[in-house]
Amino acid sequence: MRIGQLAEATGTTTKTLRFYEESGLLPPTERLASGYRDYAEEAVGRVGFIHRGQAAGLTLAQIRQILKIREHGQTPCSHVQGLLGERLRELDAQISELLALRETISQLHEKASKPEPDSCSADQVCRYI
Amino acid sequence: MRIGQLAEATGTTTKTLRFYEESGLLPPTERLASGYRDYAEEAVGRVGFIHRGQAAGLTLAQIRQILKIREHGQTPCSHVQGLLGERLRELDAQISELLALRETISQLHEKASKPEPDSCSADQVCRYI
DNA sequence: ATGAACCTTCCAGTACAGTGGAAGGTCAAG
DNA sequence: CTTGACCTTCCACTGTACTGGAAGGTTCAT
Repeated sequence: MRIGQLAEATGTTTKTLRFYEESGLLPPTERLASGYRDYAEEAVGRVGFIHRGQAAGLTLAQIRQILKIREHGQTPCSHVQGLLGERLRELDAQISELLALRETISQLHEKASKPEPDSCSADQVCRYI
Repeated sequence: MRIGQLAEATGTTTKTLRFYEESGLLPPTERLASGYRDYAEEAVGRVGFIHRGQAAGLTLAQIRQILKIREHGQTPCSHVQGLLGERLRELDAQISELLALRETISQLHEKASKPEPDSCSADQVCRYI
């Protein structure tokens, strides 16, 4: 399987796959006599794992860690659980921040819906912000 | 007022203020004979506006737009209202995405709390992701 | 006069996850 | 034999909001 086919099979681009290899997410493959990369079927699963990890909000660095542990013959279960727990806490923090921000902006937006341009004093840029 | 004093008055750094000037957020000031920047009191308000805009989740590019409109002698009210409305929609979208992600991760995390390493088949990297 | 604290410019780098493009090699069809 | 689609490497750049550091000039107190 050449890189273009793997890209198509996994819904990504050849550029990205080479970038993943360079980043240590995909192991360097065999090469054909021509120098072309020649991927085994497994590569599809591996790229799929990377995408699922991203969909779970993990960074490529975290995904790389999991992959490394797995390559060392260990099962990365507890590590993955740790990462997921961490991600969960981050998400909760991020969500509350965004909810608070939403509140603030919603109020500003409401205020701005009753424009009184004359009350914009010259020394402020905008009375709504 | 020199740049260090403005930085202290606004709770930022001289580096950041020079960066703001270069980015078109702060107008180039008068210079003293020494070449030092010499800020008027207004600059404090201007930097404050930039910070409030950021706190409202606007990007520097959006803040720059508002500032430009104001500099052209117009009151940026309706523009600001538009930006805030846009920001509100983005926030809502972002929040629902994060809530959905939180759901997914929470389930994965739960699953991973009952580890069954043996059921990790060799062809997957991790049964939880 | 000398040292500290301040200022100047310019260049480069940070994190993140790629993307763009140039210059060239390979392969199959027509 | 050539055309087009594919592949290779390498280098540089994207966007966001700064941050770090070098090399040098200024101001003020001692």
